[in-house]
Formats: sequence, C-alpha cells, structure tokens
Amino acid sequence: MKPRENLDTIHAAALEVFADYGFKKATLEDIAAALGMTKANLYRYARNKRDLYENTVRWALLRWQARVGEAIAGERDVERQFRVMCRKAVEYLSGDAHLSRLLMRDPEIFPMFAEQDPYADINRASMAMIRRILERGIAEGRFRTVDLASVPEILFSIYKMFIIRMYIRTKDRPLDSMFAQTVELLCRGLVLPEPPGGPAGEPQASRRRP
Amino acid sequence: MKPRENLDTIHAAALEVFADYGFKKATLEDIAAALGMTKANLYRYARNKRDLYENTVRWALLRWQARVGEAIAGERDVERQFRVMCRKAVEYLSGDAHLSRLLMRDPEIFPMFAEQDPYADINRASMAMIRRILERGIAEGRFRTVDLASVPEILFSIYKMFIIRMYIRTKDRPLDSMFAQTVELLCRGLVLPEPPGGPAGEPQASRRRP
DNA sequence: TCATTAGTGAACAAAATATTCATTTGTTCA
DNA sequence: TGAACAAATGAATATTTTGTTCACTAATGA
Repeated sequence: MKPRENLDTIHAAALEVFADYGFKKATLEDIAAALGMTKANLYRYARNKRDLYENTVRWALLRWQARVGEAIAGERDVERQFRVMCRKAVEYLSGDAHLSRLLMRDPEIFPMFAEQDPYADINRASMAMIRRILERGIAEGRFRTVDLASVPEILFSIYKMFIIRMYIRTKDRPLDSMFAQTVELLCRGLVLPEPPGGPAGEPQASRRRP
Repeated sequence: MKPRENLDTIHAAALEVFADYGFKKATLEDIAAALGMTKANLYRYARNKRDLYENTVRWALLRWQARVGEAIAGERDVERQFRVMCRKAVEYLSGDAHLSRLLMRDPEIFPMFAEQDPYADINRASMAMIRRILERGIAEGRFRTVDLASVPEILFSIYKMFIIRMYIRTKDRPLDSMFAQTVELLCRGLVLPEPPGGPAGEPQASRRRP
C-alpha cells in the first residue's frame, strides 16, 4: 500500500465533507470515499468521528493562523502590522471556502461563541499575537496605553467582520468599505494622534480624519 | 388545527431542504420540522419520500416555466420574444436559489440528462413553447425555415447556459456577455438577414455584426 | 528476513429513518 | 349543539445507516 505522507490529506478531505454536510449529516464513509479508502482506516487517524471533526477544525484554524502570522511578519511599522493583521485574518477566513462554510454551518461550535470553546487554545494563540502587536505599539510610543484586557474584544471584532462578510456575500454591498471602517475605528482607539518626532519605523501613511 | 391552504407551502419547504442536503441526506423530519409539523403528516401530501421529491421538483419547474411564459407574453416581435425567452429562462433558473441548487446537487435527476427523465412532460411543455415561437417567426417571415426537430437542442442550450452560469458563479467572469453571445449565435441561425419591407411587428433593434 | 505502517472486509450494536395506523384536535355547516 | 370531515399527531415497526471494533492482508523499509 502506498504510505500516506501525513494527516494533511485526511484533514483536507474531512474539512470539505464536513463543510458540505455539517457534522451530523457527514458520514465517515463520505470522507473515506473522498479519500479513496474505507472508513475503518480512518480510525488510525482519530479515535472517533467527533475527534476527527475537532482535529480537522483545529488543523484548519491553525493553518489560518499561520498564514496571518506570515502576512504580518514582513511589516515593520506596528500600525501597518495591526491593520494587515485585521485585514488578512478576515480575508483568509472568508477566502478559505471550506473553513468558512464549516464555521457557518455548525454555529454551535464557532470559536468564541460556543458555551465551552473546544478551540480555546487556538484563540489564545491568536490573542497572544494580537497582544504582541499591542505591546510593541505601546513600547514604541505609537499606541495609546490600552488595557491589554481588550485583546479578546479585538479578536471578537475580527470574527464579527467575518460573519457579516459571509452572510451578506450574496448581495454586492460595498462590504470592503464597511470592513475598512471597522478597522479604522479600532485603529482610532489605538494609534496616538501624531507621533511627535517620528519613531522607530518610517512614517506610515495613516489616514485619519481631523 | 389550522387548515393548510394548499400544497405550495409544503413544496416550498421541501424544495429548500432537498436543495440544502440532496435527496439522500434530506430527511422527512427535516422537512416536517421546517414546516412545524410531524413527518407522519407529510404522507397526506405524497405517497413516499421519492414522490415528495419528484412532486417538489415538478412544482418548481412548472413555476419556472410559468414565469418565463409570462415574461414573453408581452413581447410583440418574435425575435425579441425568442431573446427574452432565452434570457429569462436562464435568469429565473439560476435566480431561484433553491431550484438551481437542487438541480445542481442531484445531477442524476437533472432534466434532459437523466437516463429516463421523470420530468419529460415538463420539458415537452417547454419545447412546445419554443416551437410556438419558431412557428410564429417562420409564419411571419422573420425566421428561416428551420427544422422543428431542432427545438430540443435549443432547450438543451438553455440548460447548458444555466449550468455554466452556476458553476462559474463564484468567479466574477463576464458571464452575461458570454451568455449574450450564445443567444446571439442561436439567433443568427434563426433570424433572416434583413426583413425586406418590415413585417408585422415594429422594427426591433437586432444587433448583428456585418 | 522481520518489524512496522497502511489498509481492508466482515461483523455488530446502536441510532436514524421511512412508513403505517389508531387516535386526537380543530373546522364546517346542518 | 353535534355529526361529518380534514389536519395533524404519537407511538409503533421494519428497514437502513452508520459508528466502531477486530482479526487479517498488503506494502514498505532496514
């Protein structure tokens, strides 16, 4: 038998099937068929159906997180870093058709909205990333000294933007402008009015109304 | 109990559920729940699940057909009538979210493509409408004397346009221009080069390349 | 060769689901 | 009012699905 390189193939297939049918209606045989193998073999990769599901979501969320991380790695200026983080987070989340469909389909498991979030650790990682940006912004004197307890709220905003984007996708609303406005609002609470002498990073164009 | 007016409500709900899950994964309980009643009661309106499915598709297709019929009823000029028929047929077919999703989901039952089409009668009605237009066009001297055996092929073209439109919907391709081109091609085979003295209807703008 | 990993087929208990039917709940109208 | 009728239900049943296990086979690598 051809050895299967890694779990990625299984997770990718499972993600698609779960996104198509939701947890309940998706069957292990659907997933196995998509992979060209029998359902019994799936038990080598997950203890049971629920496990396969959670592992899959976890895998997809981590991939999403990693992409956002890469996107902001190149940014030198904190303000830009913050903006890119917000934009990319929503972009990738709604861009990955399967992940977004999955998150919309089984709302009871949507991170941060479930009674007890099975993906709390992943959200924690996201929040750590946000916190790092805030801390750096504050240290560089670019951001106000905000309470770091507001970090979860920023992540929450991002999810909210994603949901809105998903639900109104069919209509051709000027969503991106609405989205930009939200990011703008977040920034206005963060970024200091005018950096006195120009700090570490080169002066970024930060459109702000007078 | 409140008496239920007619079958429309049941069919509408069934259409939505079947479109969401496909025939196999949709359960009678899903449909009943959507209607706020118990599945047992569904058997008052259809002999079994398959029956409910076929009745529902039939109902949706007939509604679609009726709308196209209304749309062309107002047109005086045959050429315009033909164009409107093509355009509206695809528009309504892909516009009715549930119907289109349903037709895409269970391809084996897609009219004209199934081994033995359970909706042959409805297609026949559509073809009768097309034939009436052709006959009128020929009688008025606006159309070439085409073989009426080509009627099914025109209906087939319409379905084909619909399918393409559905599959590429996500990408923002200039679909409507592609679509218009197809109609143009159909027309070019039909409409006579130049009506000598101007026939019954007022002269319609029929964009044709030299 | 042996050890290890990947995969299968059959079997089974539990759950889901289509279908039936006797009964209940409203509605209509004499 | 109450008889006749239609709409809907709850429970029961027969049949499939489906999640899960396990003994067993096939391929790979050293």
